[in-house]
Amino acid sequence: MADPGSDKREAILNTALNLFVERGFYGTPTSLISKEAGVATGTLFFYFRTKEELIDTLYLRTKAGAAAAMRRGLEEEETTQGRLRLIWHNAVEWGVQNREKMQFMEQFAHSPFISKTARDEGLSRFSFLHEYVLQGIGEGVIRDYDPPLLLGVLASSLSSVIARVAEVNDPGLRDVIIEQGMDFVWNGIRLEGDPKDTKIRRSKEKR
Amino acid sequence: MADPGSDKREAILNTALNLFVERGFYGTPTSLISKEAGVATGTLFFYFRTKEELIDTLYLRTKAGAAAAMRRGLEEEETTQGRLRLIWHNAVEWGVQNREKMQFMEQFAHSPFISKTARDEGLSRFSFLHEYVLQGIGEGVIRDYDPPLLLGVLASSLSSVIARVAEVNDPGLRDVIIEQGMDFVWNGIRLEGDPKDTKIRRSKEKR
DNA sequence: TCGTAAATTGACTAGTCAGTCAATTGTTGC
DNA sequence: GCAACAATTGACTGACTAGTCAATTTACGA
Repeated sequence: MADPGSDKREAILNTALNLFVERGFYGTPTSLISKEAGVATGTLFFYFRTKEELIDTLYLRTKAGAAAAMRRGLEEEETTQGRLRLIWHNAVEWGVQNREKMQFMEQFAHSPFISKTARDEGLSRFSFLHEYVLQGIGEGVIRDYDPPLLLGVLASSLSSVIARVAEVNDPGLRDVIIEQGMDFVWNGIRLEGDPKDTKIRRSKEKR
Repeated sequence: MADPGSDKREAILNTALNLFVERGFYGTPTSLISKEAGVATGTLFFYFRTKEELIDTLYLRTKAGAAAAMRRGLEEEETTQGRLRLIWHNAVEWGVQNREKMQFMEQFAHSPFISKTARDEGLSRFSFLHEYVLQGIGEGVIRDYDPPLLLGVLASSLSSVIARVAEVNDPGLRDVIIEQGMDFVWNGIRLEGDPKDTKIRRSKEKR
């Protein structure tokens, strides 16, 4: 049984991630993946029946990793508001730390004719977010917008913020941008309360 | 001289747009494009030296069209705020009406190894937006965020809103979602003023 | 130490695709 | 009605690629 084990399988997945981000799915021949991973062509097809299965596997594990990262420390938060803010914070952190994986997911999400099954399964990992958004609406913490719209703008703002952060070198400016991104979405979705609310809460956050 | 003229050239571009959105750049062979467009293989390469040149051309003209649509009626708006709101409104309208072109641009933007030149030239069409954002910040109408961040979240929110609108059939709900999208970004970027500001202004808009 | 099965190899195949080019047709000015 | 050039055709090629498979190596339990 060598599903999770095997150095070679791991090497193939990691190499594939790098190459896909650099050159795209179609610009990356399986021969190149195996070569760079230091294995023979046949080995790749021993672990993954097709190239598509390799891509899907990579997508699913990456999404799962991202979802797990977003939930970090969630139990400790008491309020819905606190949880939403923590999720956002975790997401930005993860995205900044895993730029490649982020790019890969984006590329995948915007490619037509890439396994709808994998797409759906990947999305399902984020259903917990859906719950919190509904809860937030129910509690009157965030505006009563169409929930899929809310989830969509949150996700797209996230990747936008991460992309901008990646362009910036100065670490101080990076932090500023992360703050501004949080501000933007929070002001965009929160129902009311005085405008300073954001700033006060933020400075109380640990880390 | 057949640069803008020629039915065949036009047919190739239109067919290519459809096929690219349906099947992706690499999933669409030039042979299929010419076949569907009702021309011979050679004709495609008579008008476009390479497949990449075809893609770039399509991208540039699509971006140009989008930019033009966003500027519609801009001269008539007096205030920066009014202009920003009109641009957003135009953008949503165009995106909803041109879902395919929207998808195409998105696909293009997220593909690696697609001509950086075209990408940059496409972006330059939207420099006017940059101006208005700077002006808005200068006038204290919108928050003093990092301008590239602002442009990024605006663009990504836009495509998010349009994607969601496209999923919805009920025209009433569509309008609601468009309103909510506008609300979201406006609350996200506007500096202050009472929260009702948005609603009041919106109902005064014509159309 | 041996036998069996899993893991690994890489030369090979069958198919695909971007781009070519010599030949044909259409167009325009004279 | 013809010369010159532009537009159009489609069979063809050279390069490349996903996936195969028979042969070889490795791992390991008895």
